[in-house]
Amino acid sequence: MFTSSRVSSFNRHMKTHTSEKPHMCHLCLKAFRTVTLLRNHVNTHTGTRPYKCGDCDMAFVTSGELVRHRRYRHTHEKPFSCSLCKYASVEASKLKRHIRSHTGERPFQCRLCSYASKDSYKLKRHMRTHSGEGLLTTVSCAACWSSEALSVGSG
DNA sequence: ATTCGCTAGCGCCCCCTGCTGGA
DNA sequence: TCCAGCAGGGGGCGCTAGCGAAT
Repeated sequence: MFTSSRVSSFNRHMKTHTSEKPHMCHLCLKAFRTVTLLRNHVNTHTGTRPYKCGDCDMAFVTSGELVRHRRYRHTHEKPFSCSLCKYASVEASKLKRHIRSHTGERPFQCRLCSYASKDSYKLKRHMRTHSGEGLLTTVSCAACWSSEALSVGSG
């Protein structure tokens, strides 16, 4: 039937469906499922970065971060290719974001106006135009701003 | 049973560029 | 014409989670 390894993996997988997180960070009280996750997290507090790049002076908390860094900076390996154009990326998430430029998909909707973005940070940046944070402008979104709000937004 | 190594994924921030409207 | 504001596209890193393999 199942090998002991398979049973072990299954048992571990089942734990992912629970909220059990017995390993707590003593510095911020955040809890984690495994010791490894906790160790990595504590390293972010202490600044411990065991994975050092051999080609520059950068260092990272996890091996995955180092691999990704090396692809970006040194090997330029780009495993994720767009099937619609020549674009290729180090990360799957970047390809996903790129594909939205083909499909026109805009999942990040502004709750104050009709603007929608393909990228979460673009929406966050857009929101500054509503709050006036660091910006001074005529408000382009006449659909959702009253004249009173305009006077606030424009300083 | 536990740990290691790796991959996947989400999020954040920044830079560069092109467009647009007002001075 | 110049400049500032804004959005689009993309690069790079921080961090967490899941899983196969090794210990």
